[in-house]
Amino acid sequence: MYSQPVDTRDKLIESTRELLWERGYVGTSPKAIQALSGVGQGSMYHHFSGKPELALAALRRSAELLRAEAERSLLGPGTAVERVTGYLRREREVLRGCRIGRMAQDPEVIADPQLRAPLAETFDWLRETITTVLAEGRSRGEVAPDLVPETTAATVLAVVQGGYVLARSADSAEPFRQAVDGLIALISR
Amino acid sequence: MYSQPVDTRDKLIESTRELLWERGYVGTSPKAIQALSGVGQGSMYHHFSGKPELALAALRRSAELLRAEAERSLLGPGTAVERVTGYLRREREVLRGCRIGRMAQDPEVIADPQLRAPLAETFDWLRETITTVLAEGRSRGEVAPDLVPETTAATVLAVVQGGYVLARSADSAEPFRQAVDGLIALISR
DNA sequence: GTCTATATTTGGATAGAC
DNA sequence: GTCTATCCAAATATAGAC
Repeated sequence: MYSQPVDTRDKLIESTRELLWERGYVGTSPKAIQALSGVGQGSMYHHFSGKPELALAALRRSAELLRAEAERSLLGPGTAVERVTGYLRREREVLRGCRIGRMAQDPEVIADPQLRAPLAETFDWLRETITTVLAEGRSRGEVAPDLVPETTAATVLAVVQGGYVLARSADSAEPFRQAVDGLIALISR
Repeated sequence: MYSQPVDTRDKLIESTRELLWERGYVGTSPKAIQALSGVGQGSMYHHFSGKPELALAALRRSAELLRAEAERSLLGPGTAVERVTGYLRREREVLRGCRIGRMAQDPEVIADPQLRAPLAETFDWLRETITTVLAEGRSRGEVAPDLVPETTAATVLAVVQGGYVLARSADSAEPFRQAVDGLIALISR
């Protein structure tokens, strides 16, 4: 989930990604993006029309990287439960939260269909992917037959997103781990 | 979860509560609070030293009300699973999210121990309360014996908080309901 | 307690030179 | 493509009168 900026556009997008993650849309100013990226005012407005366009490019890239990262655990080797467990337990910067889920709190993002789209698409894709993993696992007998793949997939996603909220509130990664452990115990029986 | 403002301080706190819910800490300006409450500049700064103090009063009140609301389902009648299910399915303004959990995304709230305290305390109390409900239910045979009360309680909280994130991202309450349904199925067997 | 005036900084750009 | 100058509104107060 990291890429070294090579050109000016890239530097702007990477800096915007970091600031959106840390401070959200309303908390991210063009000036801060310029300062972090080292790109000047004129240059920034040459490459992007303004803050919304920058944010859109940043969110699209974050969504793409998040998806690639999730594929590594979900579409890798192992049984269904192992793959979902791997996804839940993969290394995360728990106290920083999710680059995508974070934006769901920003009213200006949620109100703008263009800006909201990467969020909706990312979670849709994740839910479908996890649903498929669980459904296949069930047909192979790796997963309890009474477990409903689609709703369980939504539960998995919610635990991750909610785990971040609990962790940040507690200023500790512990609640995230507890929530994940509780879920893994529930789906493993 | 509603109270009619009676005096000036109350009007300010209620308006701040609404704005913090809708726009977060960084997105809430003193001017907006004055406009919504109908209280003038001078009056506002007479009652509160500034935005942090207003936010603190608002968060404390929201935490108190949220706790009272949660007690209604968690400490009411019914088996352990019924009470947790009641908590999960109680009426919520899903697309508006949680007044408390919402603030976990605000770096200025998380960085300030005073402002973060209501969040940490609320989730600690909820986790402990749900843990107790599940532990008692287990000892009564209402809950599967292999279900760990503490981690499961964290999972319950995370599903609610994460459900809000998924719902707002999708601009639909459906993912919240799916996540909750998935969890209820998991703890009911 | 409340009002109006004033002040400083930041947000988010546009304009035009190089 | 990039730089510097300029602009106007909003954020977040403080001061002093009533």
